[in-house]
Amino acid sequence: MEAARKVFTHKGYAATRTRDIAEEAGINLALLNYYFRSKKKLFDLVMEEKIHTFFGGIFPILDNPNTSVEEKIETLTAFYIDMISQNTDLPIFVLNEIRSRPAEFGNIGKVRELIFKTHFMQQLKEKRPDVEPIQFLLSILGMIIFPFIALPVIENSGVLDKEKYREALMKRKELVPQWASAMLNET
Amino acid sequence: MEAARKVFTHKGYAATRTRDIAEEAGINLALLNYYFRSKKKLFDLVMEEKIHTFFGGIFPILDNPNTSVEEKIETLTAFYIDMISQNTDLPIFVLNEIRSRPAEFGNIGKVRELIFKTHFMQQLKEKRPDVEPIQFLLSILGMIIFPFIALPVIENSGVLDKEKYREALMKRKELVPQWASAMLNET
DNA sequence: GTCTATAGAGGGATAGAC
DNA sequence: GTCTATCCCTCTATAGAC
Repeated sequence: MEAARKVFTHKGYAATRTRDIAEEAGINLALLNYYFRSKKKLFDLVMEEKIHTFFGGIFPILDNPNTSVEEKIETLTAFYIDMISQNTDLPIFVLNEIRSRPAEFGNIGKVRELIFKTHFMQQLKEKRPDVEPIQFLLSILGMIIFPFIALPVIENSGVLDKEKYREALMKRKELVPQWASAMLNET
Repeated sequence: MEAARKVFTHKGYAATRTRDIAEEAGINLALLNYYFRSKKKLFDLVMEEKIHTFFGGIFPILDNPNTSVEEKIETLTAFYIDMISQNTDLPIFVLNEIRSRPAEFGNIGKVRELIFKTHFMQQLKEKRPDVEPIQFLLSILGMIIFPFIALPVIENSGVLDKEKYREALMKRKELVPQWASAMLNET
């Protein structure tokens, strides 16, 4: 499983060969099929896990009735940046595979509730009735997630080395909430 | 070529079969190879084009010495949202393929200059010497581009239909520059 | 459970007729 | 230039020995 996670998330479903996974795991190709029956079945296991990891954390943070908007944003930002730092391929992998087979993976249970029913979205609506809450959500998530999606470009351009970029990303745990506040209070 | 653009950008290199392209083009598989020699060569042509489209527009806008920071952001936002609306697969396609073969495609000529030498980055540094300019750039690009990357998830969750989401994206041509100003003036 | 060997399908590429 | 037919390699999956 660990080998499958690594290879699938890095190369994507179509470009992954089961041989690569077997090799990475230090076992035989036949054995891999003995355990998981097929490439597709193994992938589905990985994908389910990754979707859960990627989307699962948002809901409880944004639906906490005991925190302010600002606290929610701060918690969300720190949580996401820490999580994705563990595996920088996660966002682009998940979002790209969903795009490839939306009918199969696009049905993320909680997204609907996230956007319609969350305490956070209610708070946004009260604070800024003039702007659709989803516009704020998209911007905040964009500020958090996009830098990881752009990471291959930045790294390869030689602008910042991996360590410098890592520092910059950590710094964003402060910056994004500050900016989000400025956006919310903007007139 | 038009068929190749369509199929490659939608399915990605690995998942694309040359047969699909031939069919989409209404021609024979043999003929496709006659024209382009190989799948890889054809893909390289498409990829070069798409990288140019995706990155090519930024530099002139951000390096214009005659516009203010705010004007640059406004122009950039409108330009990008209009461009990507033409082909919503563009960002995730380009960024994912670069991730797949960074050695081959990751060397985007102007990214380095974009980040170090642009007039825009100078202006940011003067206006906000306390924050690294790249942090602003990443946030602005994230606010512009991320909604398109998340589009398959939104669409499939049934939250907004395609038309509603399109409206929301257009509305962002005003919102993003407003928010960016708020971020720049935040204390 | 774990291996070697191989079946079987899919897909990129070419031969060769027209 | 354009087609049909086909080659041949790669990759998934399984048979079968141990």
